[in-house]
Amino acid sequence: MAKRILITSALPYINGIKHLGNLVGSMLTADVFARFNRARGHETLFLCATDEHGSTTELAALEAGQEVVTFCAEQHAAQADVCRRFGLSFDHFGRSSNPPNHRLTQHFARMLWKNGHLELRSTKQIYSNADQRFLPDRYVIGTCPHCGYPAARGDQCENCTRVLDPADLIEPRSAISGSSDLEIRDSTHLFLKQSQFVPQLREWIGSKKDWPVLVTSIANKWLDEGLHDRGITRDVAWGVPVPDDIGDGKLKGKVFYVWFDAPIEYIGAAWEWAEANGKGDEWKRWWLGEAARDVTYYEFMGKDNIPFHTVGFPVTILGVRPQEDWKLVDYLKGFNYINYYGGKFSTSQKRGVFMDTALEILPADYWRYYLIANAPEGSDSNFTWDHFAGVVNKDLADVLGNFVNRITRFCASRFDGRVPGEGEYGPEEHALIEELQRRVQTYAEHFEAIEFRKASAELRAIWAAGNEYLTRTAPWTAIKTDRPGAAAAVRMGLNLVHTFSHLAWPIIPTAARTIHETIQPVAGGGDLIPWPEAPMAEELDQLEAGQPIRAPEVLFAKITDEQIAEWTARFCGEE
RNA sequence: GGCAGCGUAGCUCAGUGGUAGAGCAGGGGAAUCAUAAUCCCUUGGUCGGGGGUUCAAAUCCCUCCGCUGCUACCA
Repeated sequence: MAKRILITSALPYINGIKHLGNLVGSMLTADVFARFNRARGHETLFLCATDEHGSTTELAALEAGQEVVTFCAEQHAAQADVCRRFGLSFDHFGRSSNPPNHRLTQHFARMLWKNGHLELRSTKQIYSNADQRFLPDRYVIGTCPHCGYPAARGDQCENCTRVLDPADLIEPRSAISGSSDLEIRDSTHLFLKQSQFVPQLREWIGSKKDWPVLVTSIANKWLDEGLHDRGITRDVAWGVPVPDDIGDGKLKGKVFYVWFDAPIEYIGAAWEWAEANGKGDEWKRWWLGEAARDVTYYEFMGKDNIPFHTVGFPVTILGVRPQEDWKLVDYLKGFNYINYYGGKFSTSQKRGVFMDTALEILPADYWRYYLIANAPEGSDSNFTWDHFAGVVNKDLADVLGNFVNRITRFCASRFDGRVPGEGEYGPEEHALIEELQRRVQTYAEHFEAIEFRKASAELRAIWAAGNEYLTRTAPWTAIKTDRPGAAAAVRMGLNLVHTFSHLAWPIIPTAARTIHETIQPVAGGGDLIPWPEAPMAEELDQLEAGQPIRAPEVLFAKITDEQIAEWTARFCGEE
């Protein structure tokens, strides 16, 4: 029965191309899950967008010597391009700075204001006269009052790790201009009264028995420590403006905090999708009220994002009830981090591998397979070039690629490159069919449970079962004495190739298509290779006798020791 | 400092009360269709240390050690 599946990936921040850790923790895993659901025939809406607002963007644009609007437009285009080349199949890749998010963010704020969940509070903010702007805490630097470290940031001292208040710093100065002409000014802000929602949130989180421990433990930690009310406006220029009818007109010139508007862009992206595709109000069907009741909503993100999705965004949604009933997340998949040789991937230090440079080196499917098979689900995982090359060479080149190659070439040389029709399936074939029936079921169950490592391991086992079968039946030997027997084995082998393509498509879509085309063209345009839903006895006996096949070029070239050495040197980082 | 997660074979990781597992790497063998690719067998671990509960603990409890992350105005 077709289901309706809404999937959002955590929004990549606009500031630069993302690294492999960002990719696997949100966009890629969400993509594989989206493809799996589409392949099974479920109505799927997969959304992502760039998260563009905030002081970090303003300062990055400043550094790049660009207007913020230009900077964001260029960065968005660059990210959209690299995502497309990675095969990320967003139904829409939006922008948090686009009009739908402005409208929605202001709408949610008005509703929260009307429902009494927002209040005005006066706060002390650091203002830099030289920069003519308020400074976020981390952009005030000075000497740490605890350890004397001279370059401590206003939020936390990197040296002694203590949490600081910028007012505590000795000789504070602006991180932007270096100016020490700073003053403390009063500034009025809107606060979201999150503390009122603790019982509701606790009950909601408590009901999610199937969420990863990582997710519920982080959520419960925040609830146990007592939720602080959170300021949802900022004294910056680049963001969604606070409308005049909120806060008694005392918030002129202020914008909403990026973490308030960014999750709302999940809804905004659906609106953008509808506008871009002439679908009118259809986006509401996915998000709002009774029409969205049968939608199951999945979120994917790295662990740093979990508090905002288990507390912040849910409060926004709960706070506009009962008037409006927007979708709360049904399943939240959180990921740990990938480390690079024991250290963190770092955008600022250019340490590690980034999406654009990854594609300069190897096709997307190499990365997709490796990252999915080693997704940091249980704990942080560690990327090394040796490990990467080992997995790619063994699993993709040797087990899968070589399987396709050996059977198609044998068919080409001994059966005229056509699916042989002679011979009948016997005990070996029936045993294989039974095994695959079981394994494919398990593989699907791992996907449904959103367990990527386990799914990948099962897929690999399915490929290996093909190799084991060929070894047992040995058509290259059988052909000398039992041509029909050899023919049946080859026919089975080709059916396996075809089925492998369908099974692998969610993870390695491009290679899956190439593999499929060794047997026959992909039906219906080729944007989707559906799940093999029929019993394996049918799936593995569906190729027409006499149908021509074509042995492929090398599907997956092996990574050489020289390449490993070169890449290790090239990507060692700047330390 | 507080909190959380993790610690299982050389490596990457499954395994939450009932005789320690997988893949890779290592060793032996088979096969020769294939990208020297495959298949079979196999070496290898007092499950971070210690203590406790239990007929039985990798699994539950306590404690210590180590690693990682979070700690709310960077996102």
